[in-house]
Amino acid sequence: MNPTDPHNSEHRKNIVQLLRSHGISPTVQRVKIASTMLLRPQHLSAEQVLTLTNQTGRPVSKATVYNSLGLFARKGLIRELFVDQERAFYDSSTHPHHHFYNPLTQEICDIDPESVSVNLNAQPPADTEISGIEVVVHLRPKQ
Amino acid sequence: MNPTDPHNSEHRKNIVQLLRSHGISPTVQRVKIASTMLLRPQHLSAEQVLTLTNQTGRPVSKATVYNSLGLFARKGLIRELFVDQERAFYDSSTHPHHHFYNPLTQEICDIDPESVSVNLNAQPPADTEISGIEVVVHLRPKQ
DNA sequence: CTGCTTGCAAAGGCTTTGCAGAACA
DNA sequence: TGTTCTGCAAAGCCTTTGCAAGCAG
Repeated sequence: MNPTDPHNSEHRKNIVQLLRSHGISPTVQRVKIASTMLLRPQHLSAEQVLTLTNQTGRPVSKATVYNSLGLFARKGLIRELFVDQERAFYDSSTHPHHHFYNPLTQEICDIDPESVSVNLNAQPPADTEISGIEVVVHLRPKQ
Repeated sequence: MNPTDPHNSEHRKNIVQLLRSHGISPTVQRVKIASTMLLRPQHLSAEQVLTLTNQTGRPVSKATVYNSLGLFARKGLIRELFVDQERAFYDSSTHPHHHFYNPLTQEICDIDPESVSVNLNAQPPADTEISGIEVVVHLRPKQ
């Protein structure tokens, strides 16, 4: 059995557990969407998730994909990325890490965590605390 | 004469020069929009720029505000910020600096440049070079 | 004159919502 | 049986564009 096959039952069982552990009830559609998202480390737009998810089996509606991705992000299962104005991207890795972004190709890729460090000594404004740090390194074609 | 009055002629002359030096022909509307934007260090949405610009004198259309802000950003006169999916923000300071962002209040504020440092040793992907680094520190209400 | 700019309205693209039916507990 | 979830279509919002009229050089 191919362990990366999103349709094998072991993978499916892990996804169900993962959803439950994040307080998300594992409906058929949510499991399918989460399987697509979490198959490998990747950065996908909602539209891409929709397309990939619907390559097999019973299709999931666009509204459900958008709503589920929003839910997953709120529950901390995936991370929502704000790299440009065009569309949201969703990152299957939630551990702290940063990104290169090429606006021309709309490609996002992780920066090796070893090679970037952010040092912050500033106090957050009154009555607020830091919920996350996002570093986006914008790229352009050389020359 | 109040030197911060956006309608005094000295300020206006500086704006015209500034636009010219960025390769932007200084039409009446663009000077008005740039005056609003550059009056002080600030972070404004297009809608806010529209409202502020049209508080005095002959109104500028929404399309012209959007197009001009896009032009200014492309020419390096202001900086476009990608902090959330809702809308773009424009920053009147173009020198490298980073931001706190409170998604609940939609407030952006600068982080004291002294108190944040980013160390990047990663090589950008092939045939690309770094065009800018954006650090956004997301905030949430304390507790 | 000739090309750039404006401004209105309309279109466009991404995302959310209303609501009826289906699934679930 | 009551609550939650889905999915279609429609609406909503920010932003861009088409095009005719205006302005600048």
